[in-house]
Amino acid sequence: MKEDYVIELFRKNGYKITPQRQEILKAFTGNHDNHPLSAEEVHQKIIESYPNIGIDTIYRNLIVFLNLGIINKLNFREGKSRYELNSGKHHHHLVCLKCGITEEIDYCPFKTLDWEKIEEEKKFEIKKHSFELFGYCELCREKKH
Amino acid sequence: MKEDYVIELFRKNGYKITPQRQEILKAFTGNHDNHPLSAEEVHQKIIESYPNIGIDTIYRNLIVFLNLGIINKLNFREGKSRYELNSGKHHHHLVCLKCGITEEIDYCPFKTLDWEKIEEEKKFEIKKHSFELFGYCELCREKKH
DNA sequence: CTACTTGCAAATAATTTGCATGCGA
DNA sequence: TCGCATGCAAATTATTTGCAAGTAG
Repeated sequence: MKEDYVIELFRKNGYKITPQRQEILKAFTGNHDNHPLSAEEVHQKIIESYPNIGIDTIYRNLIVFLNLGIINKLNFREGKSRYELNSGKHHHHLVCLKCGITEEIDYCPFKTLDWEKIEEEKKFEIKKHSFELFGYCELCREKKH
Repeated sequence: MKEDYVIELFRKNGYKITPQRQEILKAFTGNHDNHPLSAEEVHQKIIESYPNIGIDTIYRNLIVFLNLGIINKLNFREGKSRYELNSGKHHHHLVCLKCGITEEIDYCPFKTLDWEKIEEEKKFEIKKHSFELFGYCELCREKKH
């Protein structure tokens, strides 16, 4: 998801290219390991270079970014949401129960075959799924007890 | 998970058997389809027969119940958590994106084989996982658009 | 010019905490 | 009796909304 492409997306959908939106985009594209960010973290990142942006602008634009498919919304049951750039390739996460660090895994356990079977049996139209693995990362494992 | 067994669990772990705890337990065991309940819903259920219980008592005891493994905590990204009686048999949920209704499915896509591979590759000790399918239930499907 | 955006402040909603009182073992 | 539990009230945290002023196109 390149920046130019996103700018184009904004244009096509009638959204204005405001400096705030560009900053938010940069917060994600500049986040090289694509570690999922909370709204608060996005805000903190931007404040360094653009001090006047409000947290509410972050929230409002995260919704816009979501609707355009620029980012994904994730929930690691911390009482808040996290967001990551939509890389296009489907993946899930490992989440450390102690330090909260997350790591992408390419592995996805859900197959179209299962999908169809469940849809038919349960009369339920499946649109998306989420799969998270919780445990202890290498570092926390040692000090777990 | 029978009530007597839970009472015994409380005893063994040094928790007192208060009427509030018994009410909370009943809220779950009496919830026959095991539809996951929010803290607020548990509170509402109990208030009918035990009007003086505080929502904070619910919250504090949900944590106790969780620690004892009596209930599971679920998150369907509604901005709040839900809880269900721990039936002992592992399962996941279908969640309707429109009306929010949930349905249990026995299906679990995650196999020990995958587990071990990921643990080794990522040096991550997996303790639990969650898997949710989001989509539209039969009723909402028709009026979706 | 003007509809879309923003910042501010205040509102909401879920959950947590401090504290004095209460009650189960 | 004694320490865990509870109810109340207030605090916290995440998120949302109303509104007047600002700005991109």
